[in-house]
Amino acid sequence: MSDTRQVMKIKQQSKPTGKRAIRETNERLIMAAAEQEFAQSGFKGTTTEAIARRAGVPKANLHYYFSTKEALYHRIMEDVCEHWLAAAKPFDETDDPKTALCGYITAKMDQARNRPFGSRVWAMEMIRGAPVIDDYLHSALKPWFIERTAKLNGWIKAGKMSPVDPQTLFFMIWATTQHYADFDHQISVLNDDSPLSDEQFTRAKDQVCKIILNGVGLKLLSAP
Amino acid sequence: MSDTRQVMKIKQQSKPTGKRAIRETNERLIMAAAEQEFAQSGFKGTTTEAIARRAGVPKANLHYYFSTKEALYHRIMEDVCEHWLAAAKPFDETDDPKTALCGYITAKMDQARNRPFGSRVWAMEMIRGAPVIDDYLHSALKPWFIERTAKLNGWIKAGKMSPVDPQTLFFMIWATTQHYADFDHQISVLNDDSPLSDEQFTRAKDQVCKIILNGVGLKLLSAP
DNA sequence: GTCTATAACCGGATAGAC
DNA sequence: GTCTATCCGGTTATAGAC
Repeated sequence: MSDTRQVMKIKQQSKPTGKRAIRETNERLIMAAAEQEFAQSGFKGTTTEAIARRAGVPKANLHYYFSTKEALYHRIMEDVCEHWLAAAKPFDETDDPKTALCGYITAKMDQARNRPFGSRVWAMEMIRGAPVIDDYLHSALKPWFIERTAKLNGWIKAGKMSPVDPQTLFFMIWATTQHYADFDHQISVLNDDSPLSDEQFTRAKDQVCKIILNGVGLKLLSAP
Repeated sequence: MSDTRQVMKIKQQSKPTGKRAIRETNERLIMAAAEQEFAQSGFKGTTTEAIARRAGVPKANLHYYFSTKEALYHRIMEDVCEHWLAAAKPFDETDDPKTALCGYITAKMDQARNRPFGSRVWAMEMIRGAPVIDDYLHSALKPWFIERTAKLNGWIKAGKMSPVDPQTLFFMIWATTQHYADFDHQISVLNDDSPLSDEQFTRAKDQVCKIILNGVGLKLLSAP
């Protein structure tokens, strides 16, 4: 099952020798298992026993590496957040709005495809009102957001794109890209009960880029 | 607190007389409270005691009206779903894609604003893989979706709008509109720690309509 | 229909042997 | 660092008086 692939991948890596290495390996093992469980059942709904079972360790070992369930959850949220912001690179490496936006959308879509559990945990944390990573929102996301929206405003003033609200644009991009991770099941049902194929997903990426770029006045020339 | 407004509203309505009326009133009372609790804590994370407390009834009474927690949750999901599809009306009452799309987006945005808890419960149910309302997805949402995407394809063939993928377009609209309910806290943080004002929300609606309509080749003439 | 008390169960965390 | 057995607090659901 795809559920256990991540755990198996970590387990198959070279046996650690020092205690330091053992700790690191087991922590990653447990975190990968926990990310899936939290994504599936939420914070409260996830049992440490289920996480331990998926990770293939006794429950007591989980508590040896992570003092509490919340501490484990917190570590995962941090990790997801870092990953989240790292996807912004394509947006920063050019001064052409078309390249920037399309690259950012593509990166976010790929992330939703490749790490859907992280996206879902994030979504549920936001829905709850971010009780655990609220600090991070202020210290990391907010400055990032101010910078990026400022960049968009600069492009708008320079006449490089239509005068749209950068905040709204970002919300649309976030919502749409993450939708492919968070609402994967709904999408599958509406796709004749089968997950999007790689071809379908590639097409979806193109379509999202096209609609967004056209939406902000940047004509895209690729085929329909 | 806004948390209790819905409950108070129901309580203040005329005192029911017959047993039938008592049941209906109390069920609505409990369901309103439960919708908030489920949205805040997820299915497993919500305790029947918390629901009862918010509804202002003893826990045993909750179990008198709803045999199990899952039965109550199921009823709420059904109710949310009905509400959900009802928002589609504006989309069906015209043959002009511009009017239809803008009306639908506006209705969905208003729904996100006015019933955010329902949107969040729905989101978490989808994230979990829809264990409870999967049947409904097949019996109600899927046919609806096929009809509506067919209508869009008709407009495209008639040259009324750009040849975009209707599926992707719907996902973008759903994701974006529901984002304003589900990620309300994140949006607040990025809005100087205050929820969007009515003016800001109205502007957001305009912007979303503008970007989507331009995105599918329907020029919008309203002011930026 | 309403409500107090409680049965039956489950989950997070730990003790303590290996 | 690993693991079994266990404690304790909390949760669903019901019994049974009013």
